[in-house]
Amino acid sequence: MQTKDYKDEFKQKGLKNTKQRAAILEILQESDRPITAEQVYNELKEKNVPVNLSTIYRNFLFLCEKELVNKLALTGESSTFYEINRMVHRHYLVCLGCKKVLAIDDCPLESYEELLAEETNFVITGHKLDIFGYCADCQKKDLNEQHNKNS
Amino acid sequence: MQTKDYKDEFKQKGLKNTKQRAAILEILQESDRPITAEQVYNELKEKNVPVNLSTIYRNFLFLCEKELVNKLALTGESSTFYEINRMVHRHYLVCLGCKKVLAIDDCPLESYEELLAEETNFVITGHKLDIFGYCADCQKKDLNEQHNKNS
DNA sequence: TTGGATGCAAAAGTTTTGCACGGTT
DNA sequence: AACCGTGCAAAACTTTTGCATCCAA
Repeated sequence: MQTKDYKDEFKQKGLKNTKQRAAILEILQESDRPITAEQVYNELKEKNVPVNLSTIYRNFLFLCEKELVNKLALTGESSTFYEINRMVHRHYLVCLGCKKVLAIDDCPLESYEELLAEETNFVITGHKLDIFGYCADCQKKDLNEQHNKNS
Repeated sequence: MQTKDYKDEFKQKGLKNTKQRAAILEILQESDRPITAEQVYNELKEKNVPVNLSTIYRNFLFLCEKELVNKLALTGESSTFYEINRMVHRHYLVCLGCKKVLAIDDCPLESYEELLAEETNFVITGHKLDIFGYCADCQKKDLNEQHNKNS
C-alpha cells in the first residue's frame, strides 16, 4: 500500500517531522479501520520503531488538533479509537459477521441536518453514522450453520 | 415528574428490589439525557441515598443485560453514558461547547436503510448516529468571547 | 435461611502529566 | 542554539473485582 508522506503538512502546521510521528501516521494510513493507541503501539513494536505509549497519545492530541486524525468512541469498547482523516465525508457499513468494513459514498443526512438545525437552534457542524448488518457471505454462512444445527 | 416503579420488572427478571437499585433507575428515568456513573452517584448523594460507585457500575451491568438500560459511548467523552431503555430508537445531538446531550426522537434513516440493503445485499440490523454542533447558548458565548478578544 | 446485593478497598486498565534529555530545524 | 518532541515514571481517572457483611425474598 502506498502511504503518503506528511512532511509538508507537518511543516505547514508547525509540527516537527520526527521518526515517531511519521511512523504513527503511517500506521494510521495503512489501517482501513479506526485503531487504538495500544494497537498502534504494538504495530510499531513489530516494526522495530521505538516509541512510548505517551508519545502516541500526545501525537494523537496534536494530530487531532491539526485535523489530520479523527478521534472516535465506539459503543462497547473501553478504549478510544483513532483514524486518519481522509478529508472526505464518509460513512461505513460494518459486517457484524466478518467485521468487513464497506465505505458508503453518499450521505443521506444533509437535508435532515438543516431541518434539525431549525428545530433545535443548534449550529450543526458534523455527524457520525455507522451502519451495521450482515454481508451476503455471512448471511449464507449463518444459514449453513443453522442448517447443520438442526440436522 | 412521574417515575415508574420497576418492582414487577425486577421480580420477573430475577433481580432483587433494593433501595439502591430502585434509586439508580429512578435517576435514570428522571434524566432526559444519557448520564455517567459519576453523575448518578452525585445525584444520589444529594438525595441522601447512600450508595457506592461500584454498586452503580454493577447495577448498570445487570440492568443492561436485562435491557432495562442502554450503554453508550459518545465521541469526545472519556466516560461511558447510560440511559433508561425507553424502547424507542433514538439519536443524540451533542453540543461541543457545553457537552449537553439532546435526544432526538425521529430518525431519518429508515427508508435509506432499505435502499442501502438493496444496493449492497447486506441485511441491515442497526445503526448508530450522533450529530454534533453548538447549542444556542454556546453560540452566544462564542460571540461574546470573540467580541472581548477584539476589544 | 439463603443467595443475591452492597460497601469498602484494592486492582486493573486507560489516558495524562512533570521533568529531564534528545533530536529537528 | 533554541525549542519542540520523546522517554520514563508517576499520577489521574474510570471501571472492575475480591471479600466480608447485609438484606430482600
